[in-house]
Amino acid sequence: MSARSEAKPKSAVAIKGKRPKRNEKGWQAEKSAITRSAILEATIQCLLELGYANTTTALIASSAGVSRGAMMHHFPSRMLVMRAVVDFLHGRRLREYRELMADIDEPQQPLTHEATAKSVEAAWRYVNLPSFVAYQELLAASRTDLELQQVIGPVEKDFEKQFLDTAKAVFPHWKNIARLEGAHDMVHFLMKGMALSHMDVRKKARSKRVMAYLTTILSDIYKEANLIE
Amino acid sequence: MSARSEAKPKSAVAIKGKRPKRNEKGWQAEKSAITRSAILEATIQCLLELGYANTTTALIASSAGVSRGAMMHHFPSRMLVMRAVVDFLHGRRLREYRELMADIDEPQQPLTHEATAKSVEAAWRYVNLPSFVAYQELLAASRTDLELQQVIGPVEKDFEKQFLDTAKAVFPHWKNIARLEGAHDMVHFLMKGMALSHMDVRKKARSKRVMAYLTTILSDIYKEANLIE
DNA sequence: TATAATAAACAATCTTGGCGGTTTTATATT
DNA sequence: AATATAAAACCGCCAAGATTGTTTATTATA
Repeated sequence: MSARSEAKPKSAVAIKGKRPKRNEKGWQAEKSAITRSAILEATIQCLLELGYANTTTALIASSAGVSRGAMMHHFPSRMLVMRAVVDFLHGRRLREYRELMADIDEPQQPLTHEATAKSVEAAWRYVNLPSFVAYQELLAASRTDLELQQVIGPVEKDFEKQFLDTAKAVFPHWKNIARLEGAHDMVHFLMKGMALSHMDVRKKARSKRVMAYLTTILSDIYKEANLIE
Repeated sequence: MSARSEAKPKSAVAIKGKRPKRNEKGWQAEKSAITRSAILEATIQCLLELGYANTTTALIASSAGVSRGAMMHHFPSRMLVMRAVVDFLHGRRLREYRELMADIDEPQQPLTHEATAKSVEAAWRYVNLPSFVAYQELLAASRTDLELQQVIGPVEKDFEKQFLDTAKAVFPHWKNIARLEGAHDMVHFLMKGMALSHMDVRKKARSKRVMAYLTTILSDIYKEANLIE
């Protein structure tokens, strides 16, 4: 691809989705929001397919079906796009996690082994979502990118808090908060490590086995916590 | 830094280490090996401090105290450096892991809770080694870099095998191989996930707690495996 | 002298951010 | 309602800087 000739927009409408009717009062604002959203979604797609380093402004614009000029209008610099994507993913990840956990939300009933197993499966699905992978790409890049670190740091902190709060809400049975936190750490460290180990052999069997072990220990921790009280 | 003016070597001798005496038989070959080694070490350093994307050939050469010309003589392309680093780290990581596990190598004695705990601590130290972090940088980049993927894929496969074999050698008590593999997966997925979660709050306490839980479940798996036989 | 190692300059490509100008939408005025 | 004006959104190009790999020249070694 030549450096001079700007990338041609390919799929503006397809990505932007339904357009609002013209000649309406707030069309401009809505159109602007649509473009903005298209850019964010395109950025996420690029992060997934190309990684942080290869996600250039030109590729984002092309993928979003927007000219580079338009893109620079909405986000004057590359880092500002990433900043917006971080916030965008922050919300989406929390929402998706809560949706996954909602299936097993039965705080009234006594805690069952089944419910615990379901929460583990939900966590596994969670780390395999595009939003998780894209965010992970940003997080990995932030290790050696001070600017990105400053952007993602506070977000990450807030996420962890809300992440844990969600678990607390789903499992109010766990009275011992310290042990719940420990169990929570176990789950998400394990799932994260498993997601980031691109297992090429017997992925399914291994992940199932690990999840079974994890479910067992969670039950044990819970039982032990209740005996103490 | 200008694009034209090549980066000036800064610390050749310091990084290269002791130079062999002149007028010796194989000085040239040795010198070449030293330069090569300096480049690999410098690359690892760059991966640690700057990440894969920002590890440019100019920075590697500068950090190694070598001119870019010299570097391109040894490694005609950037990817060839990375290729060499992958192999280099492959060996180093295995060696370091074995050293860490050597402290608890007591295959003659019956398996103790203490030995299990030590192996978990060794795994935790392992994922905090520079060699692990640098390798992880390459592995992460390989997700969206086909060429790197082809390089690192077979190496990764071989590493996992030898990694597991090492665990088997240290714990011959585990007769049930399937369960040992499961336990092994638990350990290294958990440690990996923990290492890649840049915990900013109560890192030490949380990691200790997780390691304690892990040790417990490992003992349980072991016990259960022995009951079955 | 022939070969290997190092150094320096160079060309080609990419990426970024900015700029001038155009079209579209919103608002004010009559 | 019609028109004028302001504001926002958008487009395409450019210049500066950076990175890579090549080539040419120099130095050291066998």
